[in-house]
Amino acid sequence: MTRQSDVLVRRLRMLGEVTKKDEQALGCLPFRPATIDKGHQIASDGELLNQSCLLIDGYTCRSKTRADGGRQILSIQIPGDIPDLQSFHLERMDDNLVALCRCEVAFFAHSDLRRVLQDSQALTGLLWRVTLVDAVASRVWITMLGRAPAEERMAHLFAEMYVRTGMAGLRRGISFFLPMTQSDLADCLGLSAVHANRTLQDLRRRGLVELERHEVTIPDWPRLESFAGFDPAYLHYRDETRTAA
Amino acid sequence: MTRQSDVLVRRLRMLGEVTKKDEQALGCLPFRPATIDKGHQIASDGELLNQSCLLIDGYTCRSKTRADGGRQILSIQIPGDIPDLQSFHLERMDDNLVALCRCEVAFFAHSDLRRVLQDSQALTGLLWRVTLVDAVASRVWITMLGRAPAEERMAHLFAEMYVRTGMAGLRRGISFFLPMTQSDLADCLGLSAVHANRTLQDLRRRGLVELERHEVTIPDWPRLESFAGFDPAYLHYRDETRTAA
DNA sequence: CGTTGCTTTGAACTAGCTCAAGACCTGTGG
DNA sequence: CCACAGGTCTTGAGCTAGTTCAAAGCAACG
Repeated sequence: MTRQSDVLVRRLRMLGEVTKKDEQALGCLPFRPATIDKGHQIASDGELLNQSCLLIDGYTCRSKTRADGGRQILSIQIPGDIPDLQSFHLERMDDNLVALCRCEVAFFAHSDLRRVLQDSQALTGLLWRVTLVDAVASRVWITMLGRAPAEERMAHLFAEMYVRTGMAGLRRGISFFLPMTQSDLADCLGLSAVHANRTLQDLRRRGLVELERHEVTIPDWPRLESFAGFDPAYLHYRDETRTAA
Repeated sequence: MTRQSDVLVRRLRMLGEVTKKDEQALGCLPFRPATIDKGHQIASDGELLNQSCLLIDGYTCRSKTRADGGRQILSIQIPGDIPDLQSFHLERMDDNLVALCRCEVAFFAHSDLRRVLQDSQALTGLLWRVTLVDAVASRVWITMLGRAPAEERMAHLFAEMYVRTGMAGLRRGISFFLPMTQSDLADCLGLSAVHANRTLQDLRRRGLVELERHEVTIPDWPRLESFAGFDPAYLHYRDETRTAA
């Protein structure tokens, strides 16, 4: 039972059962801890990886930069997530993994994970499931980017982070940490920085979110949820651990 | 060796090795063939599945309908794809699976697949890989929807389908079948039907694509590829089977 | 050979963009 | 403790990519 495996097991338990035996097996997985500075790239587009990292503390995001200089943030990770788990089976990275603030991570070798999974069908299924939930979230984003207006898109992002930080035990009441500039938000939502600013002002005016010094507050969750058309089902948390408000 | 398992094995071989033994195991997987009419839903958002289907002939798409009536197409499947493989681990569907034309599919029970995968780490990894490649493609779409202008988005879609149909042996020279209306294209690209029409005209005028009666022709592949900023790497085909032009 | 769905066109509108400048923080070195 | 620098946020103004609405032309299919 390392501290790292504990973080991982807690995350996995949101998606399914983890037996004592599997927990023990993960406890034997060797982790190499590291601290990553804000803005630093943990892995880059095109790079070949033979390890992945478990995020212990801090936030990361995956982003893609286009030939024309445009940047798109694809997803945001919080402690307990494994940002580059997909590289376990697709060695070549398809995007950049960047630290949004000073992060604590724990690297593990793919070969070591492979050894652990060899003995557990259940654990394999659970990690597979982790990558699938990630994919579902991507598809939800496609729908938002393709069809939702800016206000709804931004509201949806805050709603998702509200629920995820809540499930991970990182939310204090109705507030959570979100280390992103408005420019980052824009890159996430497919907007210009200027319009992200105006959209945020709009949400503030409506009393849906407050945001200062990277601290987001949701004064009226049901209203935000309905404004954003947010349905937590796509996060696929187990029923028992339901997204309690 | 059923006809169905043959289609599947050919697809899997694009992503990795399949041993004789694994091929045999898949040959014993029981398939239930079915024909689906154009426009018919094979599975719907929210539905609980205990089976998935292998697409044998025809095209399908996955789509999501918003509360406001807007529709977003998330991905397009061609023969050899398993459109709802993710339901193997996430029982609840997160979107609709629709036949874009009359389709031939082959259903298989999750319990049967589980039995087959129990005996093969390699096959498990390969199917996992299939779902991961799907996820990567979704992320590429996020980037296109968030940051690329309409012409590039549409060109990219044609480019992707050009390569995929080519790899699957479904392309005749520089032409391939694409059973989508302009309205479907619009729902795929996050555009209005009117603008999809004008964008298509633009691409025609530039001599990048021809399209009539659901038949797409790419007169000058290198030019389309560069116009779309298309890089086939994200499809993760094995090097040996590289996207030969 | 008429009906229905698909494509095309025009015209007016709007969401979101770019450019540009000013205000505001926050951390750093003197 | 102040002054300065660099990033972030905010605002205004003009522009453009893409929208909506509406109507006409086509093509496919029973």
